[in-house]
Parts: sequence; C-alpha cells; structure tokens
Amino acid sequence: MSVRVRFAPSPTGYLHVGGLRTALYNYLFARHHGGKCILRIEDTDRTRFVENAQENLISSLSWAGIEFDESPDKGGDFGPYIQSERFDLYRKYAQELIENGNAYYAFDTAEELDAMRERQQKAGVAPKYDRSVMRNQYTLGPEETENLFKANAPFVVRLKVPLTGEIRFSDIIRGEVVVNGRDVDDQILLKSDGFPTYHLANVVDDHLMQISHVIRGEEWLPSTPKHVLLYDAFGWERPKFAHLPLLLNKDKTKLSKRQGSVAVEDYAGKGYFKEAFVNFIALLGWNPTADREIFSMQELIEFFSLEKVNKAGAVFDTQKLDWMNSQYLRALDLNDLAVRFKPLADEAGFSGFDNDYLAKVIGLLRERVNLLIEIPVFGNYMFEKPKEYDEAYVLKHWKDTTLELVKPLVELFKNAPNFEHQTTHDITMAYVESQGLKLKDVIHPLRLMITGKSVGAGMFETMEVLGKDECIERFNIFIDKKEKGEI
RNA sequence: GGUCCCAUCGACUAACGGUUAGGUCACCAGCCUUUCACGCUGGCAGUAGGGGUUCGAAUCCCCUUGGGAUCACCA
Repeated sequence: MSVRVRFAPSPTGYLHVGGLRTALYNYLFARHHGGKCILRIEDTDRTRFVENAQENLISSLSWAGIEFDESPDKGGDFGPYIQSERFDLYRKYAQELIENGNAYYAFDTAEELDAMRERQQKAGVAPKYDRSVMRNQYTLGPEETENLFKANAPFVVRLKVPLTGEIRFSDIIRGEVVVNGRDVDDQILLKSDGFPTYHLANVVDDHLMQISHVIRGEEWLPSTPKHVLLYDAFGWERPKFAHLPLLLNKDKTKLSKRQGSVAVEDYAGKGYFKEAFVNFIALLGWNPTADREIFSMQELIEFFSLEKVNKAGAVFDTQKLDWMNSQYLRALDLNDLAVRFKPLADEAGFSGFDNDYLAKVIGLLRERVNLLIEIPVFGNYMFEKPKEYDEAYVLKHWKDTTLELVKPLVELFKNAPNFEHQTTHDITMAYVESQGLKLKDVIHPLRLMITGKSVGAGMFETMEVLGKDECIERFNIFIDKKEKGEI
C-alpha cells in the first residue's frame, strides 16, 4: 500500500505550534516512505471562518519548509482540497448511510436537546442522544417523518451507533483501544444547514483521497470510534491511525494562547530560525537517538518513524529552543546570515550597511547571542557611535591616569600600517609592556571608548571590523568629552 | 461526573527483562580569559506509590494516586 497522509487544518486563524508539529510528522512520515503528503482545508463550519486564515496557514507551513504534493494551491488528482467545495459529496454519502441503515433522520430542536441533557444530568447519567425517546425517524414512524419532510422541517442525520458490543481499533502509537458502543454518542453527520460535520467530511475525504495513515493530535482519540464506525458502515477499509501526544503548557494542560505564544508566525517574528524551530518541534514527542540534538530536515526525514513517537505529552518549553537557535546561529553560513539579518537591521534603524559588513558583525557577535534579532541591541555600537558610556564601567576602569596613558596609544594606532586585530594587538602589547603594565589595564578603557559598554566581542577583533577611521574618531570623541569633563 | 489516554531528573528524552538509570537544555562550581560569551572539566537532579510475575522489573500484569484529553448541529 502506498503511503498517503494529510494535514487537515481549519482556517480559523494562524497556524498553532501543535498544528505545525502534526503537519511536520505527517510530512516526515510521507517523505520517509516515499509517499504523498496532502493539505486539505476543513472549512465545514461557516461560523468560524476567518478571512485570510488559509493563506496564513499556508505561509507558515511553507516558512517551516513543509511542502505538500497535493493542496488547494497545487491541485492534484483527488481534489478539490477545500471541503466547502465538496459539499455535494457529503450529502450523497449521508444518504447512502440512511439507506443501508447506519444513519437516521432526527428533528429535535436545540431546546429539546438541551432539555434532554438536563434530564440526563439530573438523573446522573452521561449526556447522550437517546434515540428511543427523541424526535427521530424511529420514534416518529415513516408516515410522520414523511410529513415533516413535506413541511420542510429542519432535520439532521445522525450516526446509528450500536447500543451493545465493543468498538475497537488499533493505533500505531497507543496500541489497541476499546470502547463500548453504549458510551458512544449518535454523532450528527449532516447538520440542519445541510453541511457535514467534521466527522463525516473527514472520513469521506480520507477515503476518497486514499489516505493510508491518519496522523493527528491526541484530542481526536475520543472521536475515533465514531470514525471507525463510519468506515465500517460504508464498507471501506480503515486507514491506520496514529494519535500524537499533545504539546503542553508549563502546567501540563493542552498548549494554549493564554500561557504564551502559540502561533508559528510569532516565533518566526521573534527571530527564530525556521531550521531551529523545526528541529525543536520535531524533538517534542519523538527522538531518533539518545546522543544527538541537531538534525536537518533531511536527517529528520531519514530517521523518522511513528513507532518511536512517545505516548506522553511534551511541555513546550522554549529554553531549549533558544539554545538550539544559538547552535544554528553558529553553524549557518555568514553570508546567508547577513541576508537574513538585513531586514532585522533595517527594522532596528541600522540601514545602509552592506552584506559584507553585516557578515563580519555577525561573525563577531554570533557566539554571544541566541537570536540574530538580538544583535542590533547587544551590538548596537557596531552600527552607531556610542550615545552614552556605561557609568559603572567608567568608574571601575577609568582612573585619573588613564587619559594620559591612552593618548599615546591612540597616536600609535593612527600610525598603524593596518588595522588587523593581530597588528593592533601587537602594538598595544608592546606599548603596555613599555609602560610596565598589563594588557587589561588598557583594554577596558579601549572598550569603553569604542563601544561604551562593558560587554562585547574581542576588543581587537571589534576594532578591526569597525575600521581604523571609525575607531580613531571614537577615541577622539571620548577623549574630547573626557577633557571637557562631560563624562 | 462518564469514557478514553498517559506517568523516567525542573524541561526534552535514552533504556525495547540484566546499565553505577545515559544524553541535551536550564542551574551550580572550577578552568580558560580581554569584559561578556564560547569552549573544557566537574556537580546537582529522576523511574509517582503499593502489590504481583521473574533468578533478575524503569521495562510485563493488577490496584492506587496523579495528570491530561474528550463528552456541541466546533474542528
């Protein structure tokens, strides 16, 4: 059997990180097995439709590097891939179930259903559609049912769940799951507006699109018995199921908006590399080996297997994501990083620097930050002259004698044959030794004059990237201010 | 509450009956040093509890406890 899987989001907003992981696992599984990965939009609920949500979803998915073989954009042999364009189908299949006795018409109003649930709650039983007393084709009889149709009474189609016996199915991740038929509700398949519910549309489409493996979040586990019943009722072969463990908040509840960002686009916006984010997400609930953390998409594909997916939920804790991002920051090509950094620099107000310079700055600072986006803040002095000088740092390292100590050194720098870090280092070293001092006696004052800050990359490397003219200018500005007593 | 799922360091996880229970992040200490980092070395820290099965259990079974998901004409 050829592998065909699908990611089937609802267009209700942005792509959730849990959704991204589900999509990713589907993608990895498909690619690993040389199968097809399909994107299907499940928009059967008109009330939850959000403008541009579909575009948003697709752009987040593509940012992450997840490509689909068949999708609304791309088309394919099993389209359309948007459920709202497939409505006729669902009605037809609902009809088929009515005819073979696996589904039935019901005419209850919302009020009647509420009343039923209230009664059941009072009686202390689980709320469940009671087809022996409610208004449906069984209690009403053929004649009355016919009359209601003639009167255009609103109706729904419900799944006829066997009252006795067990429903069982096997899940690749969880093994055998068994539920009693009496515990399964007569799910509405076709709503009174004629639209299908998720359950019907999902099963029909998965069958028609020849989906071999249904890989989805654990929240779907409780409704899987209904889906299994539907496959059986149609006489269709069931796909293999794999219910993924949930992504969790710190308090172990299902990952939600309340406790932090859950939109994939937010993480892209925060400056995380897609490579790091995908790497991180992939390792939440699955691990190919014990002694490795960094994997490229190709490697994830190569190693992926559903059998190694965990059963327990995983807390989405971004601490490790930060570290992972820093690993990519150090490993990625500097020119490539410069291209990615350019817009971030522009946004920070540091425009007009060429990629060559940006690459050098990144090379200088990449080991000191986790995210590229931190560079304009951490290393602002690489793009602008210091606006202020760290007071505590001045106090600690600028003595009364420092000014006279530094001035001759600046002269030596002016006459330096070049400004490579080795050269300035050697000049400084020789000077310092001639004064009977140590390197650090002068390094801190230099850092202060050049950057205004107490932290940064290696001093001579920093000076090399900034260049001779810029450095001399900064020395002079500082010395001038110092002499005027402004600092 | 009913049903279902789950349970290894604070977090992510390894172990598929035999290991001093391993790795990574975070945290702590030391080394390195030109500040901050990186790096290196070391440390802290875990099988929820109780019963079985077995020569031997984190691993298999049962119970308890705890957590979660789900119970709509949402998906």
